[in-house]
Amino acid sequence: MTIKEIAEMANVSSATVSKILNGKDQYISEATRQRVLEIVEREGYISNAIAKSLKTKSTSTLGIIIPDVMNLFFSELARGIEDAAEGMGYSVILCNSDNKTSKEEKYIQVLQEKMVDGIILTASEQSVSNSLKRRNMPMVLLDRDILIEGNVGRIVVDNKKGAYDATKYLIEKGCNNIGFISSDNVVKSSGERLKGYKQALTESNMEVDENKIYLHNYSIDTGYEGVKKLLENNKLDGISCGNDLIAIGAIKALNEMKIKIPEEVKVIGFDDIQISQYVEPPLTTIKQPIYEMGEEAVKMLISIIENKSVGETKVLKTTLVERRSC
Amino acid sequence: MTIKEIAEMANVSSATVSKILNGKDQYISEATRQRVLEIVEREGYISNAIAKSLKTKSTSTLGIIIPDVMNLFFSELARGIEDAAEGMGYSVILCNSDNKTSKEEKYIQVLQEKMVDGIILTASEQSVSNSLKRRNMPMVLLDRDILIEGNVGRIVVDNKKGAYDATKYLIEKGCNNIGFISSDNVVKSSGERLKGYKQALTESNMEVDENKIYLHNYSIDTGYEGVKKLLENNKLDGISCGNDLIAIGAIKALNEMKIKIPEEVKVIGFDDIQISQYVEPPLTTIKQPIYEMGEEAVKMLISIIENKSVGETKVLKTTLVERRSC
DNA sequence: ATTACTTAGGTAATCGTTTACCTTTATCAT
DNA sequence: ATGATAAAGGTAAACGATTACCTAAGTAAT
Repeated sequence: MTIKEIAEMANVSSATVSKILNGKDQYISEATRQRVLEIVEREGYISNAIAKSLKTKSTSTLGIIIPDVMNLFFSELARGIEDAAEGMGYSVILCNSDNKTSKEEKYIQVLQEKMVDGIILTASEQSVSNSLKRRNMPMVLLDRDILIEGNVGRIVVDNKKGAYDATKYLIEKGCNNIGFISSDNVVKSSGERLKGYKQALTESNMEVDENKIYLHNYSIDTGYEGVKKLLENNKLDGISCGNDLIAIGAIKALNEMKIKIPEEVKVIGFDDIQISQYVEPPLTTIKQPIYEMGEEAVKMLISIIENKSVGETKVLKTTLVERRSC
Repeated sequence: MTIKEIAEMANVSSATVSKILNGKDQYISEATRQRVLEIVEREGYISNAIAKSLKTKSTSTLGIIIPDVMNLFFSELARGIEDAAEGMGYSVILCNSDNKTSKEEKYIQVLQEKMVDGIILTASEQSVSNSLKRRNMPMVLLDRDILIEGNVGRIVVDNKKGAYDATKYLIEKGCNNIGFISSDNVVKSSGERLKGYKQALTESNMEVDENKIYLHNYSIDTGYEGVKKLLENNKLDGISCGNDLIAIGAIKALNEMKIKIPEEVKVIGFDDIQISQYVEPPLTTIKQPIYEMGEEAVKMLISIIENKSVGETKVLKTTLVERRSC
C-alpha cells in the first residue's frame, strides 16, 4: 500500500496525499482532505519512513553506544535516552560495545550507514579520537569524556568533586583509615575519581597510602576482591568506592567477614544506581543524575542536529545521599 | 559521497561499483575490482543503507519492545537479543512500553513505518490481539504469551512447572507454612506461577490459604510490603516469590525484622537475575535462561523473516539454583 | 478589461541504491 | 568460417516518498 495507490483511490495526485499526510495542506480543500484521510484510515495505510528518509535525508533515529545494557548504570542511561528520544519523535538503535574499541568502531560505521541523525556515545575505555572516523555526524559524548576533534557535545559530572565529597564525608564521620577501590581503566573519569579521593585525604593531612588503594574494574567482584586484599594488610574504617557495584561487592565481603557496617567500617559508593537503596545496609553514595544525563544528552544532540547549537560541555551536579552504610 | 561519484572516479558504471561492493563480482576483472575498492577506501565511502533498503525492501533492523530496560530481567533479555542480532548482521531499535498498551501500539506503528524486518515483543500486561494492528510483520512473542492471530513465534518457559518446583523445594526443605508473593497482572505467566504454587501445596496435602498469598506487581516494593502484610497474620517458614525482585524486597523486609534467613524463613525467587547472587543471603531461585531466551527469539525471528520457518512455540527449561536463602 | 493574487491541485525530478537485461569482445569447438 | 559460450561491464527502471515549480480557475482591485 503506497501513497500512489491511495492517490488513485481518491482521484488525486500523490503529491496531494503527501501534503495532506504531512500537514502541508493549506491549499487543500477540506472535502479532499477528509476523503483522502478516510481512505488512508480504511486501508490501514502505513507510510514508508525509508522512502521518506531517502528524500528528506533525516531518519528520526538516534544511535546509542554504551558498554553494556545489563549494567544498571547504563540501563538507566539508556532508559533516560529512550524516553527523551521518544518524546521528541525519535527512535533509538541500541549498541553494546563491551568497552571494546573494535565493536565501537563497527557500530559507528553501521549507524552511519543507517543514516542515524546523531550518535550518543559512552566511550569505551580505550577509545581515542582517531579511531572514530565520523563524517560530520552529530554526536554527544555521555558520561565518559574522551579527546575527539570536531563539533561534539558532552554531558558529564564532576567526578573529582564527587569522589572528593565522598571521601571528605567519610573523614567527617570520623574515619582515619580510608581505602579506595575503583577501576584502573583509562577513561578520564576514573582518574578524576582517584584524584578526588587523594585530594580529600591530603587536605585533611592524611597521607595517601598506595597500599590502601585497589584498582581493577567497575564490577561487584572488584569490590569483593578489593576488600579481601585491602584488609589483609590494613586496618580500614572507611572505604570509598569508585562506583556502586564495587561498593555492593565490598559490602558483601564485609558481611561475610562479619565486619559490621557502618560501626566498624563505613562504605560509600558512587552513582546511586537503583539497586543501591536495597542492599543491606542501604548504601550511602554520590548520586549522579543518571536518567537526566540521558535526557540531557538527547536534548543536546537534537539541538545539534537541528543546528540550533554547537557542541558544548554540560556538567551536571552530583549529590551525596545518606543511607545506612556510613 | 555516493556510489555514482565513486563510479566516475574509477571510470566504471555505478552498477559495477554496486556489484563489487556486494560481492556479486564474478564477472568483474580483478584489476577493476582493486581499483574501485581502493577508491572506496581512500574516499572513505560509506554506503547508504536507506537507499539500499528502499530497493531491497529489507532493513536488517529488528524492533524490540519490552516493558522497561531498567528492570534487570528485561535488560538481560535486551542484551541477549542485541548480541544475537549483531552476530547475524542486524541492528535493534529499543522500545520501552512501560506495560502500557498505548505505548506498545504506538511503537508497533513506528517500527512498521521504519520498515523493521521483524519485531520481538514482550507483551504488556493488557495487550490483546486486536489492539495489535500489524501488517503481516514477522514477530516473536518473548517471555509473555498472549493471544494473537497469525504467524507469530513464541519463546517461553514453563512458568507453572517453575513455580511448582520452587514450592516443592521449600516443602522438601521442611517448610509447612509457605506464602506466595507475586504479581496480580493478567499475563498468562503470572497465572501459571500461581497455579504452580497451589499445585505443589495440594500435592503435598497442604491447604491453599488465600491469606498467605499477596499479589501486587513484580517489584522489590511488592516483596517488601508482601512480607510485612503476610507476617502480620501468619507464621510463615517459607516464601515462594513470583520473581527475584520480589524476593529481594522480601529479604530486605525480613532482615529489617531480624528474622533469620534461611533458619526461620526460607525464601525462593524466580528468574535468577544477575543481582540475585549478590544479595545477603544469596538467593535460591528458579533460573530462567534469560540471555538465551533473547538469543533464541532472534534466531526464530530471523528464520521467520527469511521464510525458513513458520511461527512455532519454543519452551525453554527452568532450573533450580541453590544458594543460601533456603 | 487588465492585472494580480488566492485557492486547489498536478507534474515530474530527485534521493542513492540494486538488478534485470543488454552489449561487446574474446575464446573455442566444429 | 560459424555459432555458442564466457567474460566484463553498461543501461535504465524501479523502490516510495517529497517538493520545487507549474497550471488553471476564481476573485478582486484598478
